[in-house]
Amino acid sequence: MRVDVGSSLSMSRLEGASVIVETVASALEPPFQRPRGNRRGHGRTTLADVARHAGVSPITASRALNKPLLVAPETRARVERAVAELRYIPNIIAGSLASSSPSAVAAILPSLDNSIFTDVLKGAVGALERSGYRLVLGNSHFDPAVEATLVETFLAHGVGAIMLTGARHAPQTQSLLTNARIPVVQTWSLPRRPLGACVGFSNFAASYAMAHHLIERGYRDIAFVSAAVARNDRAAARRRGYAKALADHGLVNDPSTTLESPFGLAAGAAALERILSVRPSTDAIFFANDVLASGAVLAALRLGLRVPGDVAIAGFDDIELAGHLMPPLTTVRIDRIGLGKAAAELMLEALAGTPFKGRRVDIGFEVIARATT
Amino acid sequence: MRVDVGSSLSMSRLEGASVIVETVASALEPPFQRPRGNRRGHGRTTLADVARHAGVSPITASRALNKPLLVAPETRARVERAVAELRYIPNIIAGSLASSSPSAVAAILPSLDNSIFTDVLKGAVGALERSGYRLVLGNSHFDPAVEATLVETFLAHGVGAIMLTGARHAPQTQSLLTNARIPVVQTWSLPRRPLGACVGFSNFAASYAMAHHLIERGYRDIAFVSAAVARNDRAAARRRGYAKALADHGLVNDPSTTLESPFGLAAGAAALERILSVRPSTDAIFFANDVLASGAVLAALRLGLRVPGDVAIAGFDDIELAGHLMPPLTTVRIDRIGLGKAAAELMLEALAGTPFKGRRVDIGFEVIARATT
DNA sequence: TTGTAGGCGTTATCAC
DNA sequence: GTGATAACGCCTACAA
Repeated sequence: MRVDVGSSLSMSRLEGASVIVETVASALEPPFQRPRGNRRGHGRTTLADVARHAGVSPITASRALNKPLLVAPETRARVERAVAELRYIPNIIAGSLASSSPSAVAAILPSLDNSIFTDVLKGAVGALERSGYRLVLGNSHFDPAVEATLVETFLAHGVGAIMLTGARHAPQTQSLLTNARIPVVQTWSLPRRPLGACVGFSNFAASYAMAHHLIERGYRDIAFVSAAVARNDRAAARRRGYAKALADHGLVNDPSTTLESPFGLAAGAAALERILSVRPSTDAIFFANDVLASGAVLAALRLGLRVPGDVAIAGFDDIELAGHLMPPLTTVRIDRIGLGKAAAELMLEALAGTPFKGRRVDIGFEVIARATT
Repeated sequence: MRVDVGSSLSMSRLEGASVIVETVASALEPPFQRPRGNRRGHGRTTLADVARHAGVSPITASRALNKPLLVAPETRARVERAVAELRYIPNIIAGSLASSSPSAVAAILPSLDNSIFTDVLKGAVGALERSGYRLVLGNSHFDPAVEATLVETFLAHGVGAIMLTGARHAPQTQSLLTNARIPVVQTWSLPRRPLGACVGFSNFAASYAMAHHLIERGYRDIAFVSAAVARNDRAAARRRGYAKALADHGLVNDPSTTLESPFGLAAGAAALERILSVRPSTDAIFFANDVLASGAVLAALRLGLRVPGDVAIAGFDDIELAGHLMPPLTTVRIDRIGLGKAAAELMLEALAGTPFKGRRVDIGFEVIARATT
């Protein structure tokens, strides 16, 4: 599927850039010295060191840093000076253990190949930036069993909240989370009874709207391509929305042109060719994600097909590329960064004590009619 | 710059998908019960509970889970049964504190907009998947000061190793890391004296090779576009490599066609138009990243420019889109997933005690000559 | 093979 | 406003 025209000239060897592993031998660390004669520990400066240096008790040093208002300004200044002089870095892990309050939250994404998920990640990372909570990342590879394992691992690591993708999860995942009693945010859809809260939109309605748009434009022989629905409840809902729109307008929904496809531009191209060979009368193809749709638009260009003259193409997500294709791609816009941001904010609010359970945030969607339909 | 042809029809209101926040009131958790009459804690099952349940001492339970070989099979079985019955999830944070051994590593990326960095992330996450270490993520937004803050935060959170992008860092970052004595891996370039180890390639040589390729193909009036070099040592090295190649072949390097550009397809399109208006005789443009180059190729299509007839275009990175453009983009291939994987593996090796400091892993590069040049 | 004692670095509790 | 004491949950060291 990949079109690599021309020769592929390796410069690695020419330019001395072949794989080299060299070790600068003498650069080993200086011998490790433990400040005190104790048995264990990093040898790292501790709060006790700071307290000693400042002539106060450890708890006062702790308060000076975490609850400055409870400490006399002079004392506080002494502690702050000691912190600076000793280059003290607090051990948040220890603090977290002592106060039994978490210091990180987790996000589990189904993939890092698709920019729609890294956009969500970006939104979440941004929202957490000044919160004091770190983000721990997991990739479930669209596998519920892997997701369950990740959830268990993250619980063991003491995360205070977890963000999941989609509404369908392994039973084990659900019982782990119920048992752990931590805030859970499901994203990308709006289950009626979320595990905790959820932020997303109606994949069914969005897909229905796009199918409706195609029908309105006069297309009657429509095909549908999505990811495998068995492992992806969003794709499943989009397929249902598409089917409902066709049924509502009395159009046939030919199973031979309702495809499941792997991910990628090449896969979109392949799906286009497959559909046009299986059913040449197809006048429009609705792809449930923009990467597939973009692959099809780019393939049409290579094949000399006119879009939408020979076949109309619609996508879903509104990735950056969509608006830059020729012709620009009709698609459904989803505010993915906003989704990630909202999900992270829900986690933060829950950690701050705001009532959380059952909240359902609908971020909506928007049909963007460009030139491929 | 964005080309949105056609109307933009919001379905949110039509389909009842407008923003809704509803709270399912009754779904609050059952009252929180603390197993024992103690003062603090989550109320979560602890190793002590498991030990009691199994009729052994806590340390035996600990060993049964972490060093099974040191425990009699029968005892181990009793502990395992207790773990299952109580749905015990270990507190790795506490274990980490007690053994003063880390349980997470950090990756700091300069951006989550560019897939080249999420590819690296994917490689790293993959390599860490079965390692027992979690990945904590930070986004520095190409800002050395933010990077320094993130490093400090991550050190406070007790990560065992840190992966950075590039070779240039704030002095504070360097002193923090030197002081912390934890493994650091720099990525995307090969500094002569890395902070710890590094995995990357010669940006200078790769860029030189691409410029050489353009010159070899007969182009003489070449322009160069990259990200702002002040905050990006890779872009700076690529610009130097380009300039050296031109100098070596006696070509003029016109400062008016050596541009710095923001990121994105739209920015690439703008750079193309800018260069052709500033210097219409330009016969080739070398973009230091594929997103800019792709934006230019797509813009050329819209503008009716022939590539490479009117202007040749070269990129850098070999993103997925590059090979699917029409014409397919000439670029420099970098194994980004391999880079992330190698970086993560270096961290793991260092954490396992393998000599680490000074190791420099060159992943090489490859000029992919496709049809835009 | 199993157990006892004590500590990892911090903070909650309660007293002064 | 400050401090002594104990606890967070687990593991290392040493002993039996």
